[in-house]
Amino acid sequence: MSTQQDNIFQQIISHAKEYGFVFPSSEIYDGLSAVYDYGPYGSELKKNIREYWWKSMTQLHDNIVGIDAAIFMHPTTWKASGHIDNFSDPMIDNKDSKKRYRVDHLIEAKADTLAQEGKKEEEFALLQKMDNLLAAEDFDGLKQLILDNNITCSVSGTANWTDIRQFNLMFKTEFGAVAADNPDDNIVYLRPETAQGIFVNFLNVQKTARMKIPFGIAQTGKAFRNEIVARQFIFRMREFEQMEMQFFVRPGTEAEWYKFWKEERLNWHLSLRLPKEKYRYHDHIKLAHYAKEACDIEFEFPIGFKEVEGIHSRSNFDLSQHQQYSRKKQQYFDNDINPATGKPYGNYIPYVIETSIGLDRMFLLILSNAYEEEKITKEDGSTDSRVVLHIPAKIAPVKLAILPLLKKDGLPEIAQELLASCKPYFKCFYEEKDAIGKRYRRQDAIGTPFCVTIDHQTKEDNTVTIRYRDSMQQERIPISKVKQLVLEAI
RNA sequence: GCGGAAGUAGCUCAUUUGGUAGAGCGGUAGCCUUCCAAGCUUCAGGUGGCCGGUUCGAGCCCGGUCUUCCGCUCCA
Repeated sequence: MSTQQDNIFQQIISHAKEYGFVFPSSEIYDGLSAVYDYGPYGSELKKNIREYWWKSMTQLHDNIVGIDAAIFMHPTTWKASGHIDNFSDPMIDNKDSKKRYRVDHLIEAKADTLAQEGKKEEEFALLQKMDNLLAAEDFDGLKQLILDNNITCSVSGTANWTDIRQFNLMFKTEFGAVAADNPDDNIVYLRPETAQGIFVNFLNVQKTARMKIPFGIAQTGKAFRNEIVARQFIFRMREFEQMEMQFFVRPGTEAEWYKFWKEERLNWHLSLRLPKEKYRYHDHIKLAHYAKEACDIEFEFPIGFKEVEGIHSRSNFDLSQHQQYSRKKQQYFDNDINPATGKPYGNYIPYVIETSIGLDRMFLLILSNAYEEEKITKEDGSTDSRVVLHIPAKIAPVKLAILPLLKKDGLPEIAQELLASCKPYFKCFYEEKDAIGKRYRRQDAIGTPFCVTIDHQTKEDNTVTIRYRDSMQQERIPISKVKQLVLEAI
């Protein structure tokens, strides 16, 4: 990352705070690490992105319905999903190189070395010991295992290790007002992903909405991860919002649906007229425990290419796990005729294709892509600059600014009339203070795509000046056409 | 969490070896103004991140602490 790109990212963060998009959480108490609040314009923009996604999923696809599941879920959910076992990694630091390792990765690397040296038995014994110690959560024993096997840091080459510490990425809290005899009995977790709320409701949704495979369930909502370190502004937060869709398909068709959603989701991004050259796919080679195929949609942020969205082929892992842990059948009866047998496909646990996008990341994507410090050459040849957010009109926080040129001669009254006729349909902003140029710049800074100005000519022929954010061009149109023009753009 | 850097008004920064904090921009209220940050006036806003130490005296020196940024790690 270059210093210049670094600066741009800093400027975007400053701009976001100064113009009421994003504030650090609890800022008067020095903030809370990796937690942020959305301000007046930020909450509008975030809501608009969420609605744009929701509409594209549940309204434009006939076979996708939405749900809104609770953040709290039965603790066994996380046992079944694998989060309790796989979401807490013991870590160890080398004091000399300051490099941090996952303990299992470190020991496995040593085992690989032993295998290459032909010491198969030692390799096996080492892994066996590690598994036992991990299962027992015996961190002292694991550290001793590392020391006994003379495992060193690849950077410093020393065995100067810290103690092993557990980082559980799920937030815990207590459920119910009365303390239980066994404290473990009333522990609940804040969900680390929204997907499980969809899986456990699979049959409820399928039956009540009378869905036939293939179909999808969409959901937006908060998720929580106690990250070891969370930084880079709203890119990695401890509390964040996901927009997820789980698409249930007949086993054997998952590859084609994976391909379909991979393309479909990129097209969604491009439908906001975001630059195609800043997007790329990143196919996963090393897969998560549940995944069959997986890729990320990455976007080139000022801090480099980063993941915005993931598309995963999850097989029937999640539903099978829930069937096993809940002892409730998670099957679907497929009445369609299988041409190979001439009979219905029958009962099966569906396969799942997941699309999962971070709303906060999408917000940051929009902001990074929109932000521009533009140099302007004026008519008299002098130069000027403006900060403008080229936010797509469909999701801009404010759609239209209504500005009387002067705050007298009846101009504000006409402007108020226009405001009253537009504000039931979209978000407007009214201002009569300061010079017109200054008001335009303020609207540029929050990304308002249209400004209209009411002047004396309006009183004569009912026309107004409309000024476009991106081109700064302006033209006269009848005041009666303003609402329609904005509605067509959003 | 570990290592590096930084913290003075909303923002950008001053305060030249320690002597009780200032400017520009922005904001606010008003005057004036017929289209891209114009001008004049008014007002608001800081116990110098916080705590402690040295000193007659600390924004400045020392220690601790908190927060932010960068790297390691993880992921949406």
